[in-house]
Amino acid sequence: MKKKKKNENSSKIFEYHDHGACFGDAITQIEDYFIQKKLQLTPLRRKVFEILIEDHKPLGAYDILDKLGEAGFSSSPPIAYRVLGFLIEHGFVHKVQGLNAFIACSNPKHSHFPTFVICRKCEKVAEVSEEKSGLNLPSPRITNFKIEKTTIELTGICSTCENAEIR
Amino acid sequence: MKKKKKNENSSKIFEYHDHGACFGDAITQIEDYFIQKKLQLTPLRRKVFEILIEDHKPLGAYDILDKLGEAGFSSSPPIAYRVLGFLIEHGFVHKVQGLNAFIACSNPKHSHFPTFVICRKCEKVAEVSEEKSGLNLPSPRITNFKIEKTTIELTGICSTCENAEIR
DNA sequence: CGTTGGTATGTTATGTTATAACATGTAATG
DNA sequence: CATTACATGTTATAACATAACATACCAACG
Repeated sequence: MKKKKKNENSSKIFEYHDHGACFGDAITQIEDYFIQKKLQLTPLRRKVFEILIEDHKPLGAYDILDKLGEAGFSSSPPIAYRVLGFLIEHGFVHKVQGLNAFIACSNPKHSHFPTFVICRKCEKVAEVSEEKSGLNLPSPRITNFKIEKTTIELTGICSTCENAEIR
Repeated sequence: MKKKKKNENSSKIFEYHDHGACFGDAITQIEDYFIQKKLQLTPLRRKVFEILIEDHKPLGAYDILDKLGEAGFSSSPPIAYRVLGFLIEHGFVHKVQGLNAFIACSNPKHSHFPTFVICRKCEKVAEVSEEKSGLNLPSPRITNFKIEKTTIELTGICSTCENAEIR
């Protein structure tokens, strides 16, 4: 008997997902990418990425530093910022500006113009593709301007939190 | 002979505009709004708004504090952050997240979902309406989520700076 | 093999941005 | 004039980020 997996085709944004698989995939992806690009996936870089992908939620640089410290790495600020900068450059991490925090990319193969949906109450963050968000990016060049990077963050309240609000 | 004003109908983003008029309009608009909403446009609030509208470019909180100091106001951080927060709430100021800076709203009557276009080289910032940016906001509610606020910032290089780059 | 150059990490110090907590002032209301 | 609401003032500190310089490692080259 074939039973459909819960939420499998849901269009909900904050839905459950198989994080075990996600984690493994992500590690494999970053490994492949680093080999292909002849970059060094050093223990430090790997650890930072693992910290982010494990939690799969935005972490502040100093949270990451604490975890690095616990794991026996150096934990002075430049360590985290450098590695994060590197991982961001290569599309494996994004910065969530509204939270001064960093999050592992849900899918590095996706668009480099991610949209983040942030619940101000539970602070859950979802990275959604452009199509899913209903938001259409302009062509990469708007009049007299070449877009290189976008920050698109939608803050509000998710239905779970909204229903819980006493009004 | 009627001569068309320079750039009047240009679709360029970083174009010249009549800032004298803009300034006057902005002050009038904020005055009207405050009267209508029975809010106090105190000397401090007015000054902060004037500082921002005069420069008409993003200023850091501490830049604003300096200018407040020069003008004889208190210049401890909470002063600026409080007033900025208040002006933001009422739509007269926006925060440009990518620059940790604040900018007067180009037109408070416009959408509350502004898009900022930021040149990484000359650091000019333009606030554009949704239509103009070519960016279409999703309906205010995407699946299971109520959007209350958006941060949309497009960073790149304006044509002037691009042409000036030696490649 | 020893030097050189590139890359990564370590360390110290400091710069920048933002807020908490509490005190004071002021003006309208009952 | 006591109460309340709102605005501002002040001190201290928290949170976020980078500059500048030191060390380590390794691979390529003469």
